[in-house]
Amino acid sequence: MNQPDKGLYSISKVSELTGLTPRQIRYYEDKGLISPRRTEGKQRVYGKKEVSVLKEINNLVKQGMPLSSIVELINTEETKTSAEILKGNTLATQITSLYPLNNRQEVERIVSRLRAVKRKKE
DNA sequence: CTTCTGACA
DNA sequence: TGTCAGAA
Repeated sequence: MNQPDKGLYSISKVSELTGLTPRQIRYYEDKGLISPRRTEGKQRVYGKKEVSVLKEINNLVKQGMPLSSIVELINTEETKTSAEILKGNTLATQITSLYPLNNRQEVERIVSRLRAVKRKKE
């Protein structure tokens, strides 16, 4: 069981906080969606940012977006430069290509938040 | 006891 | 994704 360090959580804690299983959390990490710090014992240590990102990812998954698409969106967000933006690769465009109809707006909103948290991170 | 990595009945 | 094994 872990304790007091505010803002820091063990994988089990993050699991109950996000509703995701430890298995999913580690898997998403492999996909590059999050990068938690480690203790010297290789134990994963999650911060507020990681928890926020995982929650947003969970929202996307709940809406039926395939994890592969989420990964593409996130990785694109991180790598996107002014050059790409000039090419017209807006968030809406990216989402539309991956997620055509219905919840596009909702998805766009969530991904925006995801981007915000991600940037603040680093 | 909890978490980690790797693997697959 | 779940789950089990073996180690830390």
